[in-house]
Amino acid sequence: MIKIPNNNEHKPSYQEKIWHVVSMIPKGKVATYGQVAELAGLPQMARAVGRTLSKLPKDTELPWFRVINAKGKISFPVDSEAYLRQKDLLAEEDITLLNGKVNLKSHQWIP
DNA sequence: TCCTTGACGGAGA
DNA sequence: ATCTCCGCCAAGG
Repeated sequence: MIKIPNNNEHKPSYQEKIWHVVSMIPKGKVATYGQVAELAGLPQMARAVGRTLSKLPKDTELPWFRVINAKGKISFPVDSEAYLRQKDLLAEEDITLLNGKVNLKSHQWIP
């Protein structure tokens, strides 16, 4: 039988792995891009996580806002709408910013 | 195919 | 704590 030069997926599977990991981050906790990449089995690909999240539909159910950078900061310009949106969504889970940073010590998700 | 761009991270200075 | 520089690598021009 003729083999279709591709799988039925039109998108790279790594995105699905990332979606899965992000969906597991519990409410009230956060994970870093690098952490998500590692848990997804994609070490050294933190940027792929950011790329994937940037393509999510506006009405996604994925808790993308629980993903922040390794410094505990939100990876958007502080004067952007996106920054405020993420900050508010986190605040709803009692994750507040101190000096622009989340206290990873107490809020980082440890699987 | 080559070059640039990132919702990144870590090591130095 | 802040700033640079460099490694990583998929996507899009």
